[in-house]
Amino acid sequence: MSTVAQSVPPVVVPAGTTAGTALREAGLPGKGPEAIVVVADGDGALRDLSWAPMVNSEVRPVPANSPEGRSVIRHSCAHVLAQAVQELYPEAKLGIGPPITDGFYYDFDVPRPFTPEDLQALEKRMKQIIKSAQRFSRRAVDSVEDAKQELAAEPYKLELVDLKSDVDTSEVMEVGGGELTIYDNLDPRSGERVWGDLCRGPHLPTTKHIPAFTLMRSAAAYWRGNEKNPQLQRIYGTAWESAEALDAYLELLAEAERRDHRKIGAELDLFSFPEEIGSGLAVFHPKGGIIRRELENYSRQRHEQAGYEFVNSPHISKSGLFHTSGHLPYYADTMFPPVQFEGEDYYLKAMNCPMHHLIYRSRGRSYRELPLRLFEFGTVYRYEKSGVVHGLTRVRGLTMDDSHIYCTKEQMPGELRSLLRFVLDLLADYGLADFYLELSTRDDSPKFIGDPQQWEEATEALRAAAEDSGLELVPDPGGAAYYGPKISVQAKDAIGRTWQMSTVQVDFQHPQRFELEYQAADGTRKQPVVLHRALFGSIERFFGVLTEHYAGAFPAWLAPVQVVGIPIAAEHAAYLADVATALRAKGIRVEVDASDDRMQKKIRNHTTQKVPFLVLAGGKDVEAGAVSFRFRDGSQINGIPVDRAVAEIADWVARRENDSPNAENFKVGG
RNA sequence: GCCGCCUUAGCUCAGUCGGUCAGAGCGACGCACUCGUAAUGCGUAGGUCGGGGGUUCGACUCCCCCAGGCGGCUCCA
Repeated sequence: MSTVAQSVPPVVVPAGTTAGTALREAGLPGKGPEAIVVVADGDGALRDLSWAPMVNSEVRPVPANSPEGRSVIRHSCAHVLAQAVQELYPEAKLGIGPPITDGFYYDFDVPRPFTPEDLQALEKRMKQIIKSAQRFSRRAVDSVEDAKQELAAEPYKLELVDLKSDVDTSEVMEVGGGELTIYDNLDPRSGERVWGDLCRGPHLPTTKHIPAFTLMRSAAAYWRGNEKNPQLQRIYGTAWESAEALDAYLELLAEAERRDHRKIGAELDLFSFPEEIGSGLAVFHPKGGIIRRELENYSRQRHEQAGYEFVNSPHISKSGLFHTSGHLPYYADTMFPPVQFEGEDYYLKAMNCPMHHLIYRSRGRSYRELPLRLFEFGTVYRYEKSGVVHGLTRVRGLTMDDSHIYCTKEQMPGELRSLLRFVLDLLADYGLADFYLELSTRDDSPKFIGDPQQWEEATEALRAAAEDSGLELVPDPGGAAYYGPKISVQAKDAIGRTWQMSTVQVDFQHPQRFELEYQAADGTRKQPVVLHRALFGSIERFFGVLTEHYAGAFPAWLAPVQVVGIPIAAEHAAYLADVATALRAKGIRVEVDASDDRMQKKIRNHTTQKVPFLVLAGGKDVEAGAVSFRFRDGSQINGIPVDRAVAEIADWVARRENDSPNAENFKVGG
């Protein structure tokens, strides 16, 4: 990623002068990555450089290499794409074309979907348009009627004009801001109008101000995001303030592809999705099984220390349970269809909470037992639509590290605070330590049930806990579960991508629905609050995220094979076998490679398998009672006495060191 | 679920216009080699070309259906 520009000092645009002129006079750059592409007026609204205020106005110049600047570049680039599409495919009707994170798209109604060859041709045409330096020229349309007349050939734009009053979001760039405007693309020499689009802007001064772009892919997308609407063909692209910034972005994508857990999972023999079992249903191979077991074991240990009690529940139950919980009416379409026997519908469980509530309810509870923390690695099945299943991150069978905490209303704020702390600490132990939080609340959608007062109370308790953590808190209105608000923990991985990890939810609904109670100190019966909490979310997903975070080079404590002994010649294998025995006695997963391969080949094999410690021994080592280390990064430490090597490896693993060991950080020399 | 694309050996991939094109590298196996920090050499075996139907004298190749995958859309308790 390229650097974001320093903020540029404000500039005063004299009345009747264009912003562009004022900037030029102030000596601000008009080209290059720091070129000023638009300005923000006193209200923060972005304006074209051709904007000329009625009165002297102080504006904030927006450079190309700022988030706002990039959005403008991308938005303008989307226009160029649309122009190219309509030139090459005149029958194409325009949808919308906004900038998005890291790029832009434009939707088109075309008789035939775009092919990769089409994209190439479009890119070529776009380059010509950009080179020709067409001017983006803003023009206000006097009335809705005029707009409709002008846009008569564009049915989707007409729809937007009609929707103008109630569509005014950043996603719909076409309309908004109280007036309708059209941006015309003008030929720089003749001034002739070459193309135009309904758009509220702002835009770059000319197409030539698009320094670097590329088209990425095409795909179908529903008009206005509704699956009942027709599908349009969407073309995705990206555009940046410089060729370097574009290259850096493409390199990031390439790195993400190299880290793809689906690819690494096959290469390292961790898991697979046998077609015979069905889509979205994973099997973990022995090596993946080890990683999974280590992940789970450490979590179990920490939960035990934190006062959780372990429970187990079945994978299937009668339908009544999910009616009681309220899940069935809401999520029937993502539950597997029921199996019928003995006159009953049985459903595969899609969530663990109802089972845990029954455990709570199995006998009377006293306030002295609260908070009661039930924990289970509970496997659930969800009928994800065929088009959404994706590696380990979106599956149909998954194991949640699910817990439900039953506490009094008074205990809730404190419990939420310690819960969040616990979650963040534990994630950090797995090597994810860069977080922000998201607070998902209700909006006025009818899907949210329950007393608004209770929602308010729960939301505030969550907010307080979140603020207490000191982390950034991002609001997510309307993102709550139907039964209560939640905090989700977003973790940044090694290459800066964010993943939703843990969630903590407050639930006043289930205690009512399941008639949960406890006997209070004053002898009355009261209703507990339920906190739902998953840390990994799903173990499969967490596994996938960790695989990508570490690019398959798992920390030694998680690595399926922690040490491989490599003899310099076959005669040294027995010596290494003894070293391996000593390591194994310390609980280390170790193998000796006694195959016929050459030593160099063995190093290559086990390095590509991401084994953290390669322990070599040849004549010199045997003589000295020593071994030599080679690490994943190619660094080495030679001649370490065997007992010392064994102790240091065991210690490294026991410490759960998340860094990859190398000659620098593996201090055996002392 | 919707749209587009894809599926050839365990893996990664060639395969022209429907007719000696069932092919390579890696891996596996065998033999030789015994080597000081990322690929030793030689040889052998492996495929109903995802499955099913159709068109054709003839289908890996064209058409239809299904399954699985990829990229999006929608969805994600």
